[in-house]
Amino acid sequence: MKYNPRELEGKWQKFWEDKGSFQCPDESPRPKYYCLEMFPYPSGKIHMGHVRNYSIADVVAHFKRMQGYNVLHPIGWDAFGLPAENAAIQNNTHPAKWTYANIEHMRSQLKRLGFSYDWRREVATCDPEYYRWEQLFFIKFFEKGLLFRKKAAQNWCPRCNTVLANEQVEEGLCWRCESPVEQKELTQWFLRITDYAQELLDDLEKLEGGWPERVLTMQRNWMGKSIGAEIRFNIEQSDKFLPVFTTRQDTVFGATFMSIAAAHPLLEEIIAGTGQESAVRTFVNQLQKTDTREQIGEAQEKEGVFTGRYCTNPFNGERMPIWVANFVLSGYGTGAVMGVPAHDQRDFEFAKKYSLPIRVAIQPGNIPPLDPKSMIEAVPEAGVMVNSGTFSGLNNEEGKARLAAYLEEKGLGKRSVNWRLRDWNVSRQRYWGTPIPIVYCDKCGVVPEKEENLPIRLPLDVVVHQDGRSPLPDTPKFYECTCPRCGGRARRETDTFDTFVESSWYFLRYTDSANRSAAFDKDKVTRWLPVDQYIGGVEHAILHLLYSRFFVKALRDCAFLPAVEALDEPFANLLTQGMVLMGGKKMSKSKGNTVDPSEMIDRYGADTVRLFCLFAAPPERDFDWTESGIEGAYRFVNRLWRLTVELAGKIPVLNACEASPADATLPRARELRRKEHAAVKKTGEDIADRFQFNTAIASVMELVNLIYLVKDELLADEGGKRVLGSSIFTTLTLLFPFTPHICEELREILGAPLPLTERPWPTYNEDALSAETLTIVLQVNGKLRGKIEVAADAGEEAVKNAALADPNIQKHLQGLTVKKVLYVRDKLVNVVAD
RNA sequence: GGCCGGGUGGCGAAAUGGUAUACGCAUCGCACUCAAAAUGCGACGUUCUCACGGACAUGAGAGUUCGAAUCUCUCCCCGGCUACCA
Repeated sequence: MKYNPRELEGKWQKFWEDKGSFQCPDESPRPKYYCLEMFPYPSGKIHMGHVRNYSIADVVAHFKRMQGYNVLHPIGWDAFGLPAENAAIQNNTHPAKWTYANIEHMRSQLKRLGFSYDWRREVATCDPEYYRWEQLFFIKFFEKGLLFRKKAAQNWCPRCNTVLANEQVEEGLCWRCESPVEQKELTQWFLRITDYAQELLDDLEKLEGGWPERVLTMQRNWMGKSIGAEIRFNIEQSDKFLPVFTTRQDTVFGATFMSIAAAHPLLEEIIAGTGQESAVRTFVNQLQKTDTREQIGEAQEKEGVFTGRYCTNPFNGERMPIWVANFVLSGYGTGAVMGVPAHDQRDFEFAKKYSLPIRVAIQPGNIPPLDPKSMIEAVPEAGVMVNSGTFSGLNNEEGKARLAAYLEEKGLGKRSVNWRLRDWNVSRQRYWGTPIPIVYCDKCGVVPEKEENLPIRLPLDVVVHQDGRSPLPDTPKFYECTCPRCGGRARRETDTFDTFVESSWYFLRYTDSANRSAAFDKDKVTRWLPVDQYIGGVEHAILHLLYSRFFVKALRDCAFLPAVEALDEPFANLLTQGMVLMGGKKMSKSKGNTVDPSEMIDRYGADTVRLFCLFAAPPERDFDWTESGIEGAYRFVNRLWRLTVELAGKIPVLNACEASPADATLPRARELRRKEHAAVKKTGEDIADRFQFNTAIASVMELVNLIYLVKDELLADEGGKRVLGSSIFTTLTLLFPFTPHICEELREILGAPLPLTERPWPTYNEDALSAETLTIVLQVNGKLRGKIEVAADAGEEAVKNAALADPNIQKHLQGLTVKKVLYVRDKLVNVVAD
């Protein structure tokens, strides 16, 4: 009987599908477990990264099912997005056609891999039955003030005629046509994620332990909370002032100039009438041209130009020249920075370059007194405040608090918290996305659609422009509409949503994906959430995971979700899997170092492909795809096949771990039984506690190796046969989550009627793990000097005496005095001597 | 510059204070074969020794400990993410 993966895998895939083996009921007496992987973008083909991601998740799903959980394991398609439009342009087709064809193909690929999904729950985000609920959320968000319109600078590709998301700008160039990206002011829709900044930050604590530490750190850094103060600097000959955010208000007495961003709103007013107008404008224009490209690599040379105007330091009344500087970001803080050259490196470089004064305001205790004339770099360290009026002599940390209080008392400013996190721009000038359900009426202004008009369908009978422009603004049939409020003629918003919006709630829809009257049933969501295990690439560590966290909080506050603790955070545990590399580099079409999963399945079968992905490395780490590696996995699968087929009919049909101590009379049988139970323990712990699938598989390999070694001897003994039968069945059961098809087939060949899908994870026997003799390691002064076999029940004294009597130990103790004999139970004896 | 991950045989990797190198790959030997492939069995860190046995090995160096790949400190190298954040 030859191993024929193609035939047998198809057979079992059909069997599971017909039986509905992986359909998961909403109601069950069993405890729930929600196992989720990041759903794929239907780009055309499944790649190895997907295979790895989903193989990991499938092991978890199977394992939890075998442990008695009611496991929700769904899949779907993140189906809107720009690549569909690009492909449509290139291949002269329609994004919808392209997308649905890809989904079709990729679905069949996933089915060939035999993943245990509940396919009834499949969702595609480009389906109006999906995005209509998103439109409903947005109407509620709008009413709640969580969604608002604002003019903002955007990444704009002049050649493609569209806004680009930050992640579509590569080194300052458009990812598609490589034109330099410009900044363009556009009126856009924003979600007020900043309202949730503090909660998003605080709730990261709830994820401690369940999420990788580095992802938590990345999110914290991304949100970038800074605590400090806002100080007002009055502008000379003006009733205006420049607010400045700083975390170092303790250095304010060292401020000698003011620098503002080129895009600062008060710039024109500041330069008016100074005679510096043209110099400043020339500088600003230059900056806008070089701007985007210079953001890479080493920090740019500090440059600036004097505006001709001054402001006043409210603490010491000194005049500070106002400069426009290239290192001041308009999007962070207030777009103005007080220049403290003595204590900030950027300000120091700037001051040196333009000969601006340097004044020391903090003197660290452990270095000689600072002298501006001899300083070669800024000194940001803590210390005692100097030259600081009544604050002089204070420790700077205390000074920070005193100054902040003083600011508020005198009305010169306030305590302030600043975030790096921006509100989320969800508008895209693209076609292939969810229409924004907003209408512009000359009479009523900005009006949200009526709920009963949803979904606002994306028209499919349009042609995407060759230059990538959305056809929606040229489609009267779409944008011409009646005002939901007054019934007059109105115009529909033609922008669509960022596709990250769809992926921010798909995991909620899975719990009730067939619901035609609501996005999801509250009870169902409450029952299934949070996701118990989420698995995906670390590239989504910030955006997708942050947006999803925000989304459940926003939905809660709009009463779409109940306000229960279980729903505070959508993903209780997160596993970020590493990449599949080839030749040490990320697989990519342009490098030509890709491996097509379908080809590998044709050649080796799905079980082998899955096994290799799981065996090659622990899941968090990157691994290299190698031909010899997958050959090795294939060899093991074949070895298992031959072994089981050879033993079928010669051994009794037993359940996993069924052989008893009475069966294991031969020493070899006892050894095998011990290995069998040890493998159950190790495999279960490796899967459940550590996601160490590589070592879990290794322990099953050890079991198989031992069965090979002892089978001939055990076949001659009735008890031995039972131990073999038990061990083989344990092997198949343990491997089932990894290589389900071959395990089911071999189970059937052995003659066991109940499918593995209906069998529990085996339970090992603590007694079966212990041997009657133990190997004790002998050391002298911590160095290995021998080993002895002792009875498992030997007492401490007996073991120590045996150790001291060992000839090699005696030899090494010659001329030494024994000081101490250490005994580590069942492990070693260390004789300390000198 | 900042943050994170990593450095162990020829290679992927095990071992998280107690036998370093499990498991797999590659290589070599033996068996089977007319032969090869496949398969099975065995060897496999370096080095000294005929052997028994010893010395040295987890990026480098120090420390803690009876005992360190593992804990602490100093440093080097590789990879990733992020970056003028006031």
